[in-house]
Amino acid sequence: MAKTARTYSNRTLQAIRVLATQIQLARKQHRWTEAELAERAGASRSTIRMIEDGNPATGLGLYFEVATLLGISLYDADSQKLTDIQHTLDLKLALLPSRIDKHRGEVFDDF
Amino acid sequence: MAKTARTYSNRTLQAIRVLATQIQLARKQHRWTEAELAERAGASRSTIRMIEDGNPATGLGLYFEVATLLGISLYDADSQKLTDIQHTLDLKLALLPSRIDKHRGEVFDDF
DNA sequence: CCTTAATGTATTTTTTAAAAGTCATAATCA
DNA sequence: TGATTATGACTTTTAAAAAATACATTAAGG
Repeated sequence: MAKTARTYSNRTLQAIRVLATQIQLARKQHRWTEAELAERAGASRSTIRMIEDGNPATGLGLYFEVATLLGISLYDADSQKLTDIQHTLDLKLALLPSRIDKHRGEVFDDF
Repeated sequence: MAKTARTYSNRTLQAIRVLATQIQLARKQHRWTEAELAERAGASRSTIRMIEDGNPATGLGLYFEVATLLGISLYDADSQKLTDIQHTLDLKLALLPSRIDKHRGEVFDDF
């Protein structure tokens, strides 16, 4: 009996499918073949196919790289905005203790 | 001599880093340890570590699954909105030819 | 039509992700 | 300060991604 493969929540699968479809749509709008996109991305056509099929196990970097090549803006943000977002996240992170200690009091989910 | 590893654009690396940081921040806000998040995600701590380090080769599904567990909304959209987006994308896709033919005329990048 | 090539599907091989585990370090709290 | 344990860093193993390849199908254009 084969070990059951990893499962993903519907929410995750849905989000992946959106990204995959965005990519396929953008590729066709650019009038690039799968092989052409593969070459530009430095990947194989097999991989492009996995991506457009929405394979969850395919690397995040490959998805993002392909999306970027096609001009799809991740986070609906340009590079400058992303820098700002990163900065804000880093600041918030710096305000939190470097470790989580389970001993300490209750969870304070104020967000 | 080791074959040079895959490279990623700065734009891609930047976007990955943002997601990775969002995840680490959210984990700490939830007061979950790496091990705890790993267990909830059905993954190993090694993998959680790769994710929070922003490893580009780690699977998209793992990133999204962990993000979802932590309440991070992908695409700044709830499930209903994602369904709408998917529908719109499918419609646009249906309007395009099922194949790209390089013979045909110029690219018409009207987007 | 007829030809061409883009895509769907599948298989095999190679590379590498992910798991599993160990150990040192040091942050946190009693 | 002392005990606890979360985290950082590494190694080894194993499961699977990604590449490479082949072939059938069929959309698209001449």
